[in-house]
Amino acid sequence: MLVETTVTMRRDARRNRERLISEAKRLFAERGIDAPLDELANRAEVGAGTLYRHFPSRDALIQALYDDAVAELHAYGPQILAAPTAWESVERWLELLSGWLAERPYIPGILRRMAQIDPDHRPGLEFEELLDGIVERAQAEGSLRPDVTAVDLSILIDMLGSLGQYGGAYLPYWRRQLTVVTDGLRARPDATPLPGAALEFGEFHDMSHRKRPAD
Amino acid sequence: MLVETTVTMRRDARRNRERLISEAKRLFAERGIDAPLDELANRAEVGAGTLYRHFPSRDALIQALYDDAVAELHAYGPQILAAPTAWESVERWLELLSGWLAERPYIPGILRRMAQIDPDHRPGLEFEELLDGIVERAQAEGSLRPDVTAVDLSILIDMLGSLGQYGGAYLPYWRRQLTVVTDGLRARPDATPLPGAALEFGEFHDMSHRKRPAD
DNA sequence: GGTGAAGCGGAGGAGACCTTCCGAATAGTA
DNA sequence: TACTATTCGGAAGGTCTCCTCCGCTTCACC
Repeated sequence: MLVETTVTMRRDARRNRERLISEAKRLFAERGIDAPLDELANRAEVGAGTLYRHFPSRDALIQALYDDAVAELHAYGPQILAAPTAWESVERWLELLSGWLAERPYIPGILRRMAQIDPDHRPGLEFEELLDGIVERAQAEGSLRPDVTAVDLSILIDMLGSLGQYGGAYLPYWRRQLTVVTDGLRARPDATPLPGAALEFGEFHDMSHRKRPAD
Repeated sequence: MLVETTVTMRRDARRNRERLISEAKRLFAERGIDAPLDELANRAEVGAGTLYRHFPSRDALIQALYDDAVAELHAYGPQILAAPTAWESVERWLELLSGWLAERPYIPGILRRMAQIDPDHRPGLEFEELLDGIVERAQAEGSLRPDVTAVDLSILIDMLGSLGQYGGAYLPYWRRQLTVVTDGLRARPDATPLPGAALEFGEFHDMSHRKRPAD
């Protein structure tokens, strides 16, 4: 729906919409997703009215950034699957996604807000099968430690992506932490068994998105 | 100075101050360090005037939370050093600190704000020597991979601590990621060499705290 | 218990931020 | 070029948060 309306838009409207989205990414990355929208209008060199016509509320803007992110992620699927071995698929998955996250520090805020707006929405549901498949194949191959799950890997990616908070200057170094994690994921006879229970995507989703009651 | 004044305070003042600090931790953990201070006053069952007498600005409150955190951290030093081997010191260090961080999701925000207030302040300067020593001993012992530095380990702790964002329900599972990281830190003949240059604490500090110019 | 100093609460002014509205400007079409 | 529908810009009113001020209360000491 968003794309359809975009196509039929007047040229100036489309230009302003794109400018607003790209400035919103920068602004939210710098100051968090609660940054003043007036500031966004200024940076995009657009009046407040224009901003509110394109995005009637902050949440509408956040939804647009979310859709944008999901579209970017979809492009990675083929690239990850095209690796010659399942282990290399795991490596690419970790590297591409955590790098992608680290370059977009506004993403965690977006996801948290989306979860508040609609706690039942299961983001990435379409990826879960793909990821479970990679893990299964890499473990069958004997390259990935057998006690790890796709959920564990997703959380590791999230952790690695959080390094984006240090600002762009750190990005060239984030691969060091990535390498430590990757080495820790290799199947080895002397690996420490992972403690606690393995989680399904659904369990993890409920755990992280349903707010615990104020105690 | 803070401690001295606390001692000579009237009983009601001390009680309110402590209540404000403990509610601030909970509020900031839930809503971020920009949460409305009126809300804090309500939760602490205190008037706005009382809040502002104890902490004349939001930054004064943040400074108090920072001091509180540093005091807590100091208590860990002896515990970490008391381990029978240097490798176990590394394990304890990772486990204690990343667990501590994960239980205190307001800490990253506090540190970021402190860095803005005073970009030249080098937090944890007093710990750097300790940490470098542990790394050196564990590497001499042959247990810790030789290409890792104390800065790399601190960043790994930060990553693991970021899992606190998922809320208290995830905490029992965070040890799975901790285990993967720990396994990745062991010295092994077939470990992937860490890419990029090793950083000193000072370099890392400058990189992460000096805001890059708006581009 | 009395007294003075220290601390408390909450009303309310100041300012930031959100959002709407409408006359002016612009894109697309004939 | 002229016309119309669409979009733009920014002024202005409403709301939320910050923070101060001052009359009242509580504590500590005598």
